[in-house]
Amino acid sequence: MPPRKLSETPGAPAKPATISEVALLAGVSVGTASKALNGRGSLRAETRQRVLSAAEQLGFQPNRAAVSLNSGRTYTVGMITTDTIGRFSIPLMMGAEDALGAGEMSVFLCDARDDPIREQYYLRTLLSRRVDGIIVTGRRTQARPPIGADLPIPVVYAFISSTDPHDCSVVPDEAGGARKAVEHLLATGRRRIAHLTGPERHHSATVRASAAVERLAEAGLDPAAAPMFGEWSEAWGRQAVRMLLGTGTPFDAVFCGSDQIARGAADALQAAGRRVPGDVALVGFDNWDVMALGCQPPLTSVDMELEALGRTAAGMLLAAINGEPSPGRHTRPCRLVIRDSTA
Amino acid sequence: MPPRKLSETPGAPAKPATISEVALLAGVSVGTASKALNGRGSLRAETRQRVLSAAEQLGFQPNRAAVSLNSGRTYTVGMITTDTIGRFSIPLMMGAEDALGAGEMSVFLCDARDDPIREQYYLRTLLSRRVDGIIVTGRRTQARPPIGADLPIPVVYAFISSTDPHDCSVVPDEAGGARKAVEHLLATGRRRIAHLTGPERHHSATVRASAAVERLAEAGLDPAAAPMFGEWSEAWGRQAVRMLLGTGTPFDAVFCGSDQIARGAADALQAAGRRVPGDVALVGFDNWDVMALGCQPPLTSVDMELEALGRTAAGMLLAAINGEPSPGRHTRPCRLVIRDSTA
DNA sequence: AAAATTTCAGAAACCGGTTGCCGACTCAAG
DNA sequence: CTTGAGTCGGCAACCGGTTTCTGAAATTTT
Repeated sequence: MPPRKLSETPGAPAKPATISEVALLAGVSVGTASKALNGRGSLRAETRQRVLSAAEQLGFQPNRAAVSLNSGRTYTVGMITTDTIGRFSIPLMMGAEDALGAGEMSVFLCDARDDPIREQYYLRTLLSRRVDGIIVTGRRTQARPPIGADLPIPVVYAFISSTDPHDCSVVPDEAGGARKAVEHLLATGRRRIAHLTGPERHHSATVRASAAVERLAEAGLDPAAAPMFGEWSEAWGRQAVRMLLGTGTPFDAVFCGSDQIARGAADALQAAGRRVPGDVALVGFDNWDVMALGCQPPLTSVDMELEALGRTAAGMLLAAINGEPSPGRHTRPCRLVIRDSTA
Repeated sequence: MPPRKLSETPGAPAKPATISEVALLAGVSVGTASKALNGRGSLRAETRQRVLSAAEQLGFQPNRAAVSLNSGRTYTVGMITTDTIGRFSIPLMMGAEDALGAGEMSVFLCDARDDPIREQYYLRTLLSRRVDGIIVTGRRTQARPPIGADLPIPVVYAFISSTDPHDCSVVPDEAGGARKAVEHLLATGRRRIAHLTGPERHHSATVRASAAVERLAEAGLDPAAAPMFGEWSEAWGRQAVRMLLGTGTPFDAVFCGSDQIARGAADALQAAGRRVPGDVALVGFDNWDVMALGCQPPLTSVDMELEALGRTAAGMLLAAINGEPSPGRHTRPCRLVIRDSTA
């Protein structure tokens, strides 16, 4: 059997070394060891080196609890998803985690699952743990009441936003994204454009629909049909296209409020003998790779750049922690990704 | 303007109260306050109550750094995804987070992004933060080298597993899942069953394929064709079905290694005029709602019950933290979800 | 009424680090 | 040889709690 590393008593893993053990090994006092390890104070080079190699030898890692106790900072932030962690939260969280990790911050993950009680529970937990800041995210872009009043630490809302205009929120410019989609369809010669989207009670659905209609009006056009509100599902995309075909309304493009709807639309169009993009051009929203690339043909779609959004939000949180808050609502542009469905 | 809560100086948010402030307000010593708040020691009921209401009044939350400094426990665990957080990690993480949150544990989120250096960086960070345990997850079920040797805290591998058989790993019984899929097809009268799956270098692909072939052999049958390895994509599902049809091999069922492949297969079958499930029954793997439900017809699929897997892993970690480790590899059954594609 | 016992709260050590301050020592200048 | 300046390292307080120990006051026993 090969010799164990790091632990003198096999089977019982080494417990972390403390600074006093390092000091003892180096033959100095605890305070001196601390100075040596942090480059503070004035020490002889030889002494400093002795401490450093003692620390190395013991695999010393300072106990963060002790450090934060006297610095008052924990180098930790909390990330609360108000609703379930899902497709939208992931890129957001990854972006945020990426930006924070680079700043040597650790991230507490809290999944409130649409439950206000869990949300408050997590908030209390995070405050008790003295996190340096909190990022609040959610599945919908709709504004929500602030997570707490007069919190002792900065809070940034990402994707979702706060109803308090003084809170810092970072949101995608959905209206701008919808306008880009319509502009692209216009630029490729389409004139009879329909819009299928999710439930009318969803903020995203109405914002995108209004922006699309508005952009058409600026071009002197009416939509091919009134925006059709339904669900964020393929089934609704299929159904809506069948309804549209049933009315006999002529249309040469469909802008959909989500990639799932667009994919359902593509299937229904092809089943009805309409070719995409020959007869009808198709644009989705979200640029969800699985849907947009799995679709036949691959789907032109609006990307909200959620990972960049998360990174931005994290950056603003870090700035706020360092005393430079960015209050207010910040919008980030969407990007149109062009693929074969409009080529 | 409504009065501010919690902070006497508007604009400058209250900073958290300490136990000495509570003690001062209650007119007792710090030690007594501590006992009152934790139900220790013997105090007069009136004294205890006085402290409790002082704490209430100040919104006191004990500083966790201070608590963990003398308990030696942080009530925190780290969750490292060795590769990018994705579709598989999410339910795992949610299950784990759920089980840990109930035990009042907080979770550090670490996304190593397929980078061994980041992985070791996160490991050091977690050890420095003195987490009570670590959960390691990944996108693939393939075994991987232990994340560290002789760590001072318990580690549980979830979904992914460790090559060291003494490490605690919790994995789905993919072979069993594949057998269930084949059994279901046999039970519904299918005899010429083909198998399409992902890359041969993927552990999951080969395990599922071998199990399927084995189960067929037990029924005295050969597969309709040799298992076809490709990619985990719809495009491959379509292509493979076209290849299968091209050879003229007769088949009345296709078991696919993923829902994406199955969905591509469904599209290609229908495009070729084969009806699902009339002519060909179809079974997927993963039970990914978006794919399985978006497919026409909805897809029968094998569910690895990842959320339950995450919960189990978290439970084992908690047990290990409390001194009752569960070394070794633990498999959890998969569940077959029957829908119209095999009805 | 004195002694023994019990009740209850405070003082102080401790967890593992950081940091300000002070004193010991070295060395060069007077 | 004395003195002043400059190096360098230790002492001790502190961060915010927990816990042990101790002793004063209140109560019971004799």
